[in-house]
Amino acid sequence: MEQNDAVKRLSALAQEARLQVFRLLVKAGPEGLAAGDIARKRDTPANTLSAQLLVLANAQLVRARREGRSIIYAANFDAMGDLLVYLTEDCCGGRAEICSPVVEAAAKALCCAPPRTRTARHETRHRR
Amino acid sequence: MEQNDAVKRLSALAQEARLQVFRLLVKAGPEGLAAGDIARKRDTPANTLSAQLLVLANAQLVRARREGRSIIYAANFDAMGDLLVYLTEDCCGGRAEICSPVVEAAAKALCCAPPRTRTARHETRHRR
DNA sequence: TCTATATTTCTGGAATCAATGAAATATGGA
DNA sequence: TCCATATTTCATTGATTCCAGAAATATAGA
Repeated sequence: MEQNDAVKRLSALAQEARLQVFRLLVKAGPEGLAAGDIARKRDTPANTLSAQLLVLANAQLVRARREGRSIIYAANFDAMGDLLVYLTEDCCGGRAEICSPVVEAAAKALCCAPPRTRTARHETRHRR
Repeated sequence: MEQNDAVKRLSALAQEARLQVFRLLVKAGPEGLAAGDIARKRDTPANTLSAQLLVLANAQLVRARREGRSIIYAANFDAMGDLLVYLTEDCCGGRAEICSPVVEAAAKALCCAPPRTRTARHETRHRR
């Protein structure tokens, strides 16, 4: 991921209204929400919301699809994941032990993950 | 973590120069770097850099300490972790399976323990 | 004390951004 | 076709942000 994209995504999220809209869409899941529903739910004029969604869409944090007269917006979880990777990758450059707060925080965030991935439970053999 | 803090941290990172400074400090680790060293390394006027560091410090993404004539700045990994949690927590609200891209991305970011053991075994889908 | 070094604060101007009224575009149905 | 609904685009306004010159502050050493 390029720095320009990261800045664009961070900028898109770095504003109260847009961050709320994005979180709303994250909660809504892949089915998304119609622009009009978001506008009503947030009590925001349609054109104001449209501009906010445009910023999020340009940053690829949300995707739009038309359904009849409505345009449905949905969070783009892939893009979100890319951003997280970008923000954390340097942290691990060479000295993972330094970043333990970040690692722990992320692990906490991931505690909801159902599946596989052996969670490095203890680090008795991580000489490298 | 409050939304205001999240917006403040996202805003602090949502600018090319500051993001670069922050990443520099992340790489530098807990010992940090003197403001002057950063200014030289980045070829930025001292006052401009000072303003950039102030924004990062107000967002609690970096911390300052004096050492002789120099002021040493270091990344605050705890604050970084809090931000990651904030950005991901809603994603998992109730339906973790939906967020698998985010979860996978974060897991990938966390696999920093072994440097270059092939970890990528998930299909890349192009959409950009 | 005086001087050099390190960094910050003050200031102003250019650039960018956010919100909204008004107008335009797109869709579906009678 | 005409109309209502849904959303975007245009244009304007006010607010915020970014940068850097100049001046101020803090520290160390002679």
